[in-house]
Amino acid sequence: MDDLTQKMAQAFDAAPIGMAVSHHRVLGMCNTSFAEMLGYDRTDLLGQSFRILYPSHAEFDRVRDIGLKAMEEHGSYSDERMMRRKDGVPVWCRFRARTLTPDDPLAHLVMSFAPIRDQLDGAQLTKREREVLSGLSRGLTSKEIGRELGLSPRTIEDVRARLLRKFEVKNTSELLSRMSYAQPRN
Amino acid sequence: MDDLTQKMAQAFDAAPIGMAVSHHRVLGMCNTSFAEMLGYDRTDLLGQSFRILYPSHAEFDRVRDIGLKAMEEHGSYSDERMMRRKDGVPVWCRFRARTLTPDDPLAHLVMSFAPIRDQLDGAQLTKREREVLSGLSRGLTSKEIGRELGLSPRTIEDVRARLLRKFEVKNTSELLSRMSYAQPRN
DNA sequence: ATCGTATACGGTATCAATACCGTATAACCA
DNA sequence: TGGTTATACGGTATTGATACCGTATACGAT
Repeated sequence: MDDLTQKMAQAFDAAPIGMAVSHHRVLGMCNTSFAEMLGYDRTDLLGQSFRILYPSHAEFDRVRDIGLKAMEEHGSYSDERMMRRKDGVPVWCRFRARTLTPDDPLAHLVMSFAPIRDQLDGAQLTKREREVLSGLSRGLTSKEIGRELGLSPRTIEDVRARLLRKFEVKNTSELLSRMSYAQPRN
Repeated sequence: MDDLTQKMAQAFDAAPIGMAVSHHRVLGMCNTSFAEMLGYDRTDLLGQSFRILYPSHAEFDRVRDIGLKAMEEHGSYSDERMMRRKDGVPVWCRFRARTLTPDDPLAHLVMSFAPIRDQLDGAQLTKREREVLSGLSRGLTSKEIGRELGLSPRTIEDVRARLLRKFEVKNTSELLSRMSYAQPRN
């Protein structure tokens, strides 16, 4: 057994970020982080269609084509997307892909998945929390966010305190550095 | 040669994100993305100290300890940090690390590096600005950053004010949200 | 040589953030 | 039906952030 190959395989498996390889949207290989992120045992995932990892069939269809052109041109593609954990909880991820077969990008894909929001014990963000986070990322104060949402500044402070507790951070700066953010959906 | 091992090694090398393995801060293995991100050939990097990948010796020393406690407790650590390309250009990265040796975290580390933005809107950061930004992303106050760097809190406030001016943001929260890779620009 | 900038530090003034105290309603879940 | 959580709002108290005022040194560019 080649020593370098073994080192690389070990690094793949122990990587601090979720990684997977697919062939025509079927999972050929993944690492421990990937399986853990989605709440599966790796053995349950190998050979499965990626369909089960997306929130819906529509979403699964939608994401198929969106990176194809970029991968044909540059060999790689990146976006943010919602994945679905085994227990149904959605996970918002930074998704990166590189194809080893640019003529038919989906034939052999290597992907990485970095959860953007920590999935702290199923702590998802509520609509309010997302709205407040949106204001914070735009540099608004509690008073300004309150005006924007038609609420008392005190309520905004409650939501902020809840966010700091949920993510176990000391202040808003650390919160925003730990968390990227997408526009609120409701 | 084990087929699974070979698959994982290939996935490691072709990964769309920079990955590296270190032993006591010496690079033992890295993938193609990592070498490309930093402007090196992989053969030039293997066996080298990570020192050359940081902007300065002080920065190299500084980042050594900041994740140790987290890795002893949880086995992993993540932050945002500045790396230095071969040509000297700084690269702001999302850094993630997992240790395989929690008792001595630096003994065997697997890391991933995702460039957040290659050029920060043309504004390059000074050494001080990077140091202060590092503290802010860890939720430290000006007083705490001053203690860490052996400076007056007033000086830290000057640096902060300069950062806010440079990036045309209203406050630290907006600053850190702009530094995040997923932040939509307008 | 002067200009601009980064660094470093002092002061004051004001507003924001955070942490507490409290109450109250509504939703959901076991 | 009680327990938990999210929501919403009021108060106070303390700390932090930000914006000004000032001085000073260092360094590189024009």
